[in-house]
Amino acid sequence: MRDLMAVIKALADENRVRILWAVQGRELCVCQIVELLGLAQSTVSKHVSILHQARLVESRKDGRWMFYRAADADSPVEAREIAAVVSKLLASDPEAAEDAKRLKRIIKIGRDELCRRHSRC
Amino acid sequence: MRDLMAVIKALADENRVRILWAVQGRELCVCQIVELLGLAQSTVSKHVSILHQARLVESRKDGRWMFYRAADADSPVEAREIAAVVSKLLASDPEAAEDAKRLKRIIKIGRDELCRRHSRC
DNA sequence: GGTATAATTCGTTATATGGCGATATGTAGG
DNA sequence: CCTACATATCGCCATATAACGAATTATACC
Repeated sequence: MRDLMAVIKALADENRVRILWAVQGRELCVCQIVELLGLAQSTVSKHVSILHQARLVESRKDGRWMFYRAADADSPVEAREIAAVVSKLLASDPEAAEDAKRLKRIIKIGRDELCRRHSRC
Repeated sequence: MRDLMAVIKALADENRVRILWAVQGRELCVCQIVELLGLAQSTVSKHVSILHQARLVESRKDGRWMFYRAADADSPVEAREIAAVVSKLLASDPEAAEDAKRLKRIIKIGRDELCRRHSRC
């Protein structure tokens, strides 16, 4: 029950659902998620941390960058099953489709250019 | 997205998850749920209202009593799919099993006796 | 080592949420 | 109609949460 509630609570925020959706089948660094959601970097970091604690996403460190991706098959049942349903439901959601489009553009920009932009602001 | 978030947020509280679990395959009046959770009547009423708004439970009025039960197959996809997964996960949860046991005893007591008890307190 | 940079952690603030008791609503029975 | 009673709504309080900017940590490059 404890684990289940952690998973549900982790997804009880629209921005975190959008992050989970964004990292399906790919990995993103924090600054790319910042660009997608338009939130402060510290806010995004907290969000991914919550998703990570609930075992909904996995992380990989590469130098200064931290990459996050959807947790794979050997994650706990609760996370795996609920993530699967939410992803399936988002697959037919117009807002999720909009995010997917925006994300494609963001990925095309490239991380280096993206991070330079954030510094300027 | 809006509907999906409503469903997830509705289940982002342990007491509401317990209610959803309790009304699987049966209908309960508010006073029975009060007995199960040990919360104030107004609190329980609010919880079932949130579940109802998210279309996770359906209600039926019978005189002074209000019965709640898990929403059936013609509820919205979001509610149906997420409720299905959560129920499946709870099926192997020890705390949920404990609730099921307690609930059996509560049902055996009968509604009239139960409500009389609440008045006394 | 020093500097730049990506991410995290911390401190603060505003809002949302869960809880309760009191009150209101609606219904059955005398 | 008046009372009893089951539920819903309201008003309040305490806590939880999301957001931000500032400070900290960790890494790469010079």
